[in-house]
Amino acid sequence: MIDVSDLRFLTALSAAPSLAAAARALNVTPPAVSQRLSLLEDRLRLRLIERGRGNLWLTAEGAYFVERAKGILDNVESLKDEMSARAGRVEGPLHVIAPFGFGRLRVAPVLARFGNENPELRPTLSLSEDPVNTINSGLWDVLIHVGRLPHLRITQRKLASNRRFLVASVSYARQCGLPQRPQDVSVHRVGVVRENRADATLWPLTGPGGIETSLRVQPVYACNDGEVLRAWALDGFGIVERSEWSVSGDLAEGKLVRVLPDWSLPDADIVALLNPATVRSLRISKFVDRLATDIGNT
Amino acid sequence: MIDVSDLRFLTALSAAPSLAAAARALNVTPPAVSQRLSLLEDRLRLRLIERGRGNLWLTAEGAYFVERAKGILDNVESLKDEMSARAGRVEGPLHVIAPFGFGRLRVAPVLARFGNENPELRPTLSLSEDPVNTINSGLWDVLIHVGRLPHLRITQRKLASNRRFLVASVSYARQCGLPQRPQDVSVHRVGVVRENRADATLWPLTGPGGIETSLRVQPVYACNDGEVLRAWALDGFGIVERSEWSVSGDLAEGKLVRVLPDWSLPDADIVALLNPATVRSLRISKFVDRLATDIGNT
DNA sequence: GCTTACATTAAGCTGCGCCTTAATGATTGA
DNA sequence: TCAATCATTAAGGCGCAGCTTAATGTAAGC
Repeated sequence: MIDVSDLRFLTALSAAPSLAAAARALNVTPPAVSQRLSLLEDRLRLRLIERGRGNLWLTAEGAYFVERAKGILDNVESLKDEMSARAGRVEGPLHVIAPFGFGRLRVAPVLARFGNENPELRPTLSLSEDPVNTINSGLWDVLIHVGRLPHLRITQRKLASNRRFLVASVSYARQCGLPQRPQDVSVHRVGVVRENRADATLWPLTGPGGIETSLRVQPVYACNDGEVLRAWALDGFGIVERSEWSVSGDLAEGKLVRVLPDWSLPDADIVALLNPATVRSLRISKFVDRLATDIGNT
Repeated sequence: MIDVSDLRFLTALSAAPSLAAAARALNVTPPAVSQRLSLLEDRLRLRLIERGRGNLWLTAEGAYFVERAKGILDNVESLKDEMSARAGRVEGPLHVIAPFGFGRLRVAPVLARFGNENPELRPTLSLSEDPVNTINSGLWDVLIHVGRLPHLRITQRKLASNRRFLVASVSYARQCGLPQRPQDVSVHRVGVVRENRADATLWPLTGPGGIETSLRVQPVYACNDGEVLRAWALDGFGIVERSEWSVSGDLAEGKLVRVLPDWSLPDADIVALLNPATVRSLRISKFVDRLATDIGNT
């Protein structure tokens, strides 16, 4: 009597602000939605959605139905995934969320290669300012995070370790000199990545022999994109704090030099979070394996 | 992609000894089954059922699929039930299992009334020699049991208390006299219900002041149907052990009299077991309520 | 008062899911 | 060797779920 498509249908409706909007989302005409909803309500002999002036809202029964439907749909989806995993196939949608910079520069190439090797894969990469905040959206399989994490009840896997450096360009070093002690930084021009909450102007430094100190910097320039900051540093702007993954090439090529090389900032390791609802598919485990090898060796 | 009907289909197949048999069970022609199975296997790109000479068997993937399918189907069914329960409706299939005698004489009338009052109900009553043994078949909603139960992880509800009596007909009592002490029983003609395992020839008796004794009887007549035994007793055959529910009318009407009225056998209370998989529907809780009131007052 | 967006009813069309029949081949047991 | 049962392929048909278009009614914003 009840069908998977019914579950999908009402779940889609519950996410839409109006029947017309749902119709657009489902790529059908409004009467189709209206009729189908009526039919479903007739079959259940129960009102699921209260449609009033303007927007619509679920009845208590409708809300309960949607809640249960989501569970069942998860089950059905994961069954499908598990069957294809048992067949050893890498296929289906793979939705990856990653931070802007790291995602664009490091994740995207891996995902592209992985997708090419597995023609039946349908990869999606969502770059986000704050990936961790989108965890609860549910619409993702793998989420890449750089840095510390609050304690989450989610499977995570470390892809690579990642130190954070203070760097400056060679030209800047030549022109202005470099600080030898943390407190000397205050006379330099400093740039920071100003992101969401993390206090970017407080640098907890660990020095030789384990000495710890916190350095409050007064940044001259700031940007929420670390790559912009890196570019500024390369242009000789001043001292910036960047991740190892971002500047290791520049350091190796001698374009940038480390500032206070004996002092270290807390690590910001690169981890992959796995969505518990979809984790059983082969495409996901293989992709994470791939990330670990490819990113680990860059 | 995967549909509820697919789940049902393969579940049905897994229970059939051959595709042809499945076709008969599903009321379609063999090609329909063969095709549909092929299509499903194509869609999953996975072999689900190995068909060889004679019978067929599930592949590992097929077995897993069926296992998961059962879970999902349970979910879908119970969702349907819960929705109808929320609408306050009593409808749908109601499968009751009960012992032969009690089921025919006590449960059947209640179920008939309940069904008449709720026209949309589709009641089924399965009378079984040994209801408890059918618990794992899964195909039941309410299971009636009389007597002690091994410890089960199943919701149960006591419907009525039920003592067990030793009885004989008035004519027999007049003709042969009645024993005054347990050990006097041995000189009488005795009948027992010989069922599955319970040792029917050992009567644990509790007498005045809590004296306990076990009486080993040597039955002359035996039958696995308690009602036959009751009829024999009414015919003046001898002394038999019966449940209160069965003979209380005869006792009240003076057709039977209690033997050793000061001694009691362990109670055999009447309980309803509720199938955990289907327990959430309104039809079941209402029916059990009805059983409790109707059977409690007879 | 006009326009715009939304919901709903009615009526009709259509694709296709699922079935059927027909024919073939394989296997088994009498 | 024949009869019976089963599985499968091919070809064709049918029902109906689910869509469309068309028309009507309603509420809201300008």
